[in-house]
Amino acid sequence: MPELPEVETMVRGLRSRVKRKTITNLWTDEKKIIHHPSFNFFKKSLIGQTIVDVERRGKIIVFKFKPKGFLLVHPKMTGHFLALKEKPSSSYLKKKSAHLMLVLSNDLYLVWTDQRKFSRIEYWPDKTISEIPWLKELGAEPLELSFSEFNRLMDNRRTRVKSWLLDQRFIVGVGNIYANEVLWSAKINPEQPVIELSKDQRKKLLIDLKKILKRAIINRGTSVAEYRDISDQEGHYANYLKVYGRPGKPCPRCGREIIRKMTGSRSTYYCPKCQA
DNA sequence: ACAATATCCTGCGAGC
DNA sequence: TGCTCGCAGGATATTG
Repeated sequence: MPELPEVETMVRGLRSRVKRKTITNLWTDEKKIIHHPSFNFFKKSLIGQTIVDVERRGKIIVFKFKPKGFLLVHPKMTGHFLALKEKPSSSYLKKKSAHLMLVLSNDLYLVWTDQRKFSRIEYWPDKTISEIPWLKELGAEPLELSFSEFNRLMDNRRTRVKSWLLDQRFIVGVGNIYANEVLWSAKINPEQPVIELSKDQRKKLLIDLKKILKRAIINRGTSVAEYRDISDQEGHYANYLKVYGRPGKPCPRCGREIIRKMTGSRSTYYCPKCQA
């Protein structure tokens, strides 16, 4: 599941290869992942556009075009780009669950693969970045967040702290892996209501969140399922996971057995002793 | 305001 | 071995 560190890794890989390149052709076999505009208009209007940069907003990859326009790509569970120097065969595309391919002017084939087809792609040719509806819904970037702003976003929230961390309207980029890891690191129970967290707990939560996200970026993300970077390589942060995906194993801090429990439809992993 | 549930889709593991 | 079946999971919509 790509979260902030995985998407950041993808964006950094993409940037140097696609900057100042023009989309010369485009292929898809799955029109439904294109949420805006209609597929015919998407294809017609995107061909000929020149990319000036690639950025990340939360878990969304944002391609910026010259002189205007934005292509947004959200990987959801299993989406990722592969950058290929040669035209891939149709059997390769099928094997990789490719659903979109952008052909660039430097003969780079940018293939979007998505096993589960949950990913979402939008192209906004005329809007400024602040006018794009999807981006307007997003909360703060955790790596650029001050404690006072973080604290303000928690004001009067009665929801469980894990749900709050996952809710992209407050802070962006945190998914199930890093939510579990940061709560373990900060010794906070995932079901504790946000409103009940002390100032010290909140401070530690933000500090540990930044620390873990940065460390994960340095390690090029976590490959627990099928996440790969644009060169099809795994990230290494899975080696550092303390609780995520480790039910029944001892807590690295106190030795108590790690518990797995469902909150909503999501697995929550925590240490019942450290995170009482 | 918050919780729970269905939805999308596919691969995988459990059970037989 | 090989089949069916249930289910995870990010975000969203809907209902409670």
